[in-house]
Amino acid sequence: MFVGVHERQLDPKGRMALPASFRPRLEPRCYLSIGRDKCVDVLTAEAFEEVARDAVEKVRRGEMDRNQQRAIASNTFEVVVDAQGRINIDDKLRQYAGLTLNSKVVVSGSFDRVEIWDPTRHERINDQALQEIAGSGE
Amino acid sequence: MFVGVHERQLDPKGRMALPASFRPRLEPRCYLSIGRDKCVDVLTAEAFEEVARDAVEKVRRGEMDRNQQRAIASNTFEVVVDAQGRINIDDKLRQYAGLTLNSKVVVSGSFDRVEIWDPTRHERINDQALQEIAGSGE
DNA sequence: TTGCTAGTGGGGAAAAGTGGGGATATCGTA
DNA sequence: TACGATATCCCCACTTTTCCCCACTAGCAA
Repeated sequence: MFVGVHERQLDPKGRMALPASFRPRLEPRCYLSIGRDKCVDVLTAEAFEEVARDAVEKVRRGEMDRNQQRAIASNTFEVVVDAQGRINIDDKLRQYAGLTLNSKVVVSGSFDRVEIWDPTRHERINDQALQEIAGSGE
Repeated sequence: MFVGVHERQLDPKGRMALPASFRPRLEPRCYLSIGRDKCVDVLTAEAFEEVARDAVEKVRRGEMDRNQQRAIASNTFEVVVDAQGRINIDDKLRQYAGLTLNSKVVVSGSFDRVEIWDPTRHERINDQALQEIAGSGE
């Protein structure tokens, strides 16, 4: 179960340190992919392999467009966690999610996956959802 | 079943001692999350994992907004109870509930969960509810 | 008074996060 | 093929934060 939010620096080389609490489940390798609403999804190897099998099945049964399968596959990257607990975020994914080198990103648990966000964009969706949840606590 | 209310000091490091009577059910680890009406919820591991599974299911079935799932997950923290029976309250949660370092907080049982409140805010909602329950008994 | 438990405070060791250097591989070009 | 430029990966080192442990105090009970 991935929970909690962490701010991280995207270093000049495109690397980002994973929150220590997430590492055990993402080491030694995990998958980065395009996530909904313009974030980067980080999936465990097991979770992604499940997604992949599922997609192949759906295409075979005609429930998914073949080009969607292609888009998912070609925008997914298998990454290895380095000795410092960091991963490399490919340029394609950085552009998709609007992440810039040498600036802050938000790493957020989302139960079954981890998401990487541009801080501004994350704050926007978080604040709105929080207000809905908080209720009238003035 | 969590009942009763306790006043506690939030120490300079953001730690707070759990009431001894609550500890057995919250050790060795529990989850802190945003509660309704701007308090901090403390849930047992079992209770929270149920909430999480439920949220993932609801999103899958389209019954829950994806951003709400994100907000719950990213504003929840798994915490370990230390040898002194204390937990760390993350800065994000302190801000949400208006708790300040080095000052008093109210820890309140609420049957299925424990809640942590700013004392002023807790007094206000408590007094109001008390009057409603007491009725017009002069 | 003595012993035990609960609550509080703080110091030091260990881990986490970050930056950068250098070896190796890759590619383009002469 | 040889060579230089560029990119990639791996390792080392520094700084900051976290966490673990120890110590002190207050209250209660024997």
